[in-house]
Amino acid sequence: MFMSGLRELELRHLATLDAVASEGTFGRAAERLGYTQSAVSQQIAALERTVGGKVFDRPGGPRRVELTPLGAVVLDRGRDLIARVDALDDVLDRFRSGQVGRLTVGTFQSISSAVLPHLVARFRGQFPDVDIALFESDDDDELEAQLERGQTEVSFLVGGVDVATAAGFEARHLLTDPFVLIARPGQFGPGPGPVAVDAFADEPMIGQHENSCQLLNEAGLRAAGLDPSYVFRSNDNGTVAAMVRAGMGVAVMPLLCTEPEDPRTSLHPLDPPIPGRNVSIAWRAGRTLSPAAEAFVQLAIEVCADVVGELEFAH
Amino acid sequence: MFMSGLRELELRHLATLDAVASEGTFGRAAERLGYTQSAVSQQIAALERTVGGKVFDRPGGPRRVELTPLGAVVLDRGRDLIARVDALDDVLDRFRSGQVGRLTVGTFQSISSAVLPHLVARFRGQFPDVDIALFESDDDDELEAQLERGQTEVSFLVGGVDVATAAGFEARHLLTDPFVLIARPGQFGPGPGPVAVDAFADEPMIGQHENSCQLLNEAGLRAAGLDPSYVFRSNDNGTVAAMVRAGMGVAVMPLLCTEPEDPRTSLHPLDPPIPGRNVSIAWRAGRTLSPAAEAFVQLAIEVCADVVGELEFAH
DNA sequence: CAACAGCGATACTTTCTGCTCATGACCATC
DNA sequence: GATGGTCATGAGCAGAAAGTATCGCTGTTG
Repeated sequence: MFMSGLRELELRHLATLDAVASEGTFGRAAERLGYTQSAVSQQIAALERTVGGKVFDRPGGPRRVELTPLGAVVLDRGRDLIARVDALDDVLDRFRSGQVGRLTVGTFQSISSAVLPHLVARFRGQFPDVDIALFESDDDDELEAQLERGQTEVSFLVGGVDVATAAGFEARHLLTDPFVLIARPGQFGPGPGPVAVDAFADEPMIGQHENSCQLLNEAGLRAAGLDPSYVFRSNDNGTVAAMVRAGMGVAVMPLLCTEPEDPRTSLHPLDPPIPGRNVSIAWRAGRTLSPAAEAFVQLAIEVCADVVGELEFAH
Repeated sequence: MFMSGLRELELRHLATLDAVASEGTFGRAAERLGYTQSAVSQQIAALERTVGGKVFDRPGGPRRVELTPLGAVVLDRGRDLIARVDALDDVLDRFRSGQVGRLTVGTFQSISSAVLPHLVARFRGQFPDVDIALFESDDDDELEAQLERGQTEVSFLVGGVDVATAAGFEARHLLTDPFVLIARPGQFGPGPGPVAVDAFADEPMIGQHENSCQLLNEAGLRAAGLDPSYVFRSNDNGTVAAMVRAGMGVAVMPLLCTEPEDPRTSLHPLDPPIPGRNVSIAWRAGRTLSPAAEAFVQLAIEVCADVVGELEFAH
């Protein structure tokens, strides 16, 4: 960025130019601006040095000063400049209060369907002028990469605060999502009661491809004494459920990945329970967030607490 | 004009912000701008005070600094501001050299038809981007009023430099326009030779309404021993000529008000000649003219000298 | 693990800018 | 010719801005 000979131009001088032009007198302009006449005189002189010519004709005596043609040009453009600075000030005010801005959020399928609708609705209610741009991926690494590159400002991530921290992020815990068994209705008794791991030890299983969640899932099952054998894998939650409905087998999935209202499947807590997956919201460590993002994080924590409450109530 | 809390915003700081953002380092930005690292550090700190928040995240160690969301907003708008300042600098450069601007000129009929075509053509050749706005009136008082009010920057006026000066203007003499007799061809001999005042002492005369030019005209005729009696008056030069052609009488008019090429009338110098009318170009005393106006005045002087030469040659 | 190198922050110093105050010069008006 | 209102200007002072030197932090390297 080259700044030309007007490098030394000062906005204050333009404001003074305007005041003098409309008041007609250095003294009255000074009064209006809270300066002394001498200060105005010096400011105009400085302005005239930077623009390279007189901006006022001073007729002498008690007559009003008047803009020279050069002064008229400078004033015309100067007013525009000052208006833009004022506009910037407006924008900054609204930005600082989070009223305006652009917020990019990384997310993944289960959060998108189970949390974001409530969260975005509440957020837009409070900050209607903030643009929200979502980036959705079921690949954790990709979410982290986008976050790392600054493509997303905050991102939902699978994993606890500790793993996010280890990856160079700062994070807040949102919820722990328990693994549940998805079966056909009646397959394990009439109600949604707990099912022991042994009870489906011989069932063929549906699962996800090997992502962090699935690994946690399988590790939990093994620790509970099960050696699952998978007949089908998909990262699409709807596909997994469809496979179960079709009788291909049963699935163990995070609760948020399921559709509890669907009568064609039956959900059961595991007995004993295996460690659930953690979901957190993260951003690059040490980076200041926009006020909108700060508010979003706070709201995410609240909304997730609500979601957890509802899910527990449902069981 | 209210200047908001960003009153203290300095363009220099915005340039520094940009340099740091693109260099990634305070030190390299300083090098590029010709400052020390300390100065850049202080400038950014000052900018952060005026915008009310950090514009860079400083990760510490040898890592690059990076814009905060606030900083990104400020930089975005700041670049626009600086671009506009640069544009202003451009405009001022061209304005100072007269290449751009708006020029308002007061004129009257005979100048408009006899001088302006050449003058404007030459002027536009040299300054194609200057807008010329003409204000034409045959009323001297109105021309002076427009000039006085600043509606016109320069104006052609009937009268010598002395009378313009007395009216509070500064002026340059352009030409002295001789009075000539307009008659029908052959009415006063076969050629365009001089005609004595006595020769048309009894002719009914066509003249203008009582403006400064007409008064000078009649005073000259009386001093030469003629007591003219007017049968028709019009300020429109074409109308006067038409009346002569129609045989209503003869007219004594400034040469520039005539159409020497028209074969339906015959022009004759007066013998003895009476004092011609002076034409000058004037502007408000003590007012600085735009460079374009300065050039216009200079060009007017030259073009008028040419016009006088041609007219003398025609006789 | 320790030394090193790159980076920003800051205390201190110096220079310069920008303001106020006081005064001078100018001009229209009475 | 005196007067009142105007802008310019010099002196003095307070504060801002830039330079110098140094500190502390962090990632890198051997």
